Amino acid sequence: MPRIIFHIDVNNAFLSWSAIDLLKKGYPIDIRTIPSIIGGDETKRRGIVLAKSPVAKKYGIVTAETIYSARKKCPKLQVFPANYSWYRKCSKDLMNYLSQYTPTLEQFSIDECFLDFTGTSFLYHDYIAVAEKIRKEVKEKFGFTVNIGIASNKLCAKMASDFEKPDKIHTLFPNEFATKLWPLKVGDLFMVGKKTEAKLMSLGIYTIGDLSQAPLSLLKKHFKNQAIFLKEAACGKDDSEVVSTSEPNKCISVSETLQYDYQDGSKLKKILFYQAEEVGRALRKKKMYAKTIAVTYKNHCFKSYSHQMTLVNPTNISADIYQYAVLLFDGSWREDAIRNIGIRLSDLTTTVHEQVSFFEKHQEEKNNKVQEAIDQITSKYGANSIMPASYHEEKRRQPEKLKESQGN
DNA sequence: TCTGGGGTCCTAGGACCC
DNA sequence: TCTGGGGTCCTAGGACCC
Repeated sequence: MPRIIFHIDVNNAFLSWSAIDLLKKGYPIDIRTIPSIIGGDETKRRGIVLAKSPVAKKYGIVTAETIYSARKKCPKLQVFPANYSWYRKCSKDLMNYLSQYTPTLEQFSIDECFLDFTGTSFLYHDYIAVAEKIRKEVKEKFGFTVNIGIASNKLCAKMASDFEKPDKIHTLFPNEFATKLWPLKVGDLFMVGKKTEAKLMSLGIYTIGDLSQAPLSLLKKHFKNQAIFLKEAACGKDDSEVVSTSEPNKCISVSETLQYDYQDGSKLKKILFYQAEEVGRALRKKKMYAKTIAVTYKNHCFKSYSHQMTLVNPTNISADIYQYAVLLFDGSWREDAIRNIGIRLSDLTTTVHEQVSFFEKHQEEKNNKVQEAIDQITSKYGANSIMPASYHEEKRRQPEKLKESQGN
């Protein structure tokens, strides 16, 4: 049975959402109509472009480039801060609205989702008309625009929503591949990033059409298992389902770019302390336990490295996570100046079998350990250094962090 | 005042076992 | 006067996504 999948993508999500928020608060200009971007905080060394207005795009400004470089391209550029809690609200409202149309909605990121209309033909005879209705209603109801891609699988729907923007509906069915898909640059294909694009081009593969025609044996030689995905994607093939139930996390992580490069182990451990608290809390909220814990670094040269360990007993206790993090840190820090440090928990499980009872039995002991860790820190760095209260104070001064993936 | 943060998935290579 | 090979688990690093 042929499937009908929509991919809905908010145009310039962060910028559009901020524009609406600013207008609501009486800001005199719609920032969507001027050269503007949503940018990270440059004073905190997070100065990259998170979203750009269509006018800024005309100056050649791209997502994720430095604000410094964006300003060079357009000196009049106006930079606005991100407002993540507002973005989360906008996202939630949109998803709630869209779920009226079909229960099969898969949120793909903060500003994107897939809808599966397969089997609803008795309700919706003309999918284009449905898409048109959604496009208009979103604009009227919420004040921002979306692109809608319609196809018989997720991959093609996603590719289609990326065609001409903003406020557009596109289809990408097999009879349209030759005109709409195959002429595109191979780098435009989903999951083909810079590295893969460069490798493909070195093989004389420049367009998605070239890739669809390339011999699988050649691709396998250079891309191993990725070859089959590449070839099928270029041929517009994708059998993956739209899944409305969100899968449990496979990993939870936290990381922070520091105000300046730290080369002081005690300062780095202090960061790890509150990161362990944060990531432990997130884990407990999901009622999960982590079997693998890693400390990740990015140093002053932008070189990334990490060190991880597998635990015999999975844990979600912050004090335990901190102690393992310190063990890992002591065994891996290269005494280089660190720009960014973080903790990553993976191999997450909900069931801990006998370990659950172990923790229940030893809850008191665990609590003592938390206290011990705090004591250890405070004895080392001073009484006021890291008490929970001062930790919360510190957190309040930090910008709110976004939990979901970000849109562009 | 140049380069975020949170994810998923894959691969190569080492240790270890039989 | 020699060091195979399959399987599993683990670690480190990297590509890609929004």
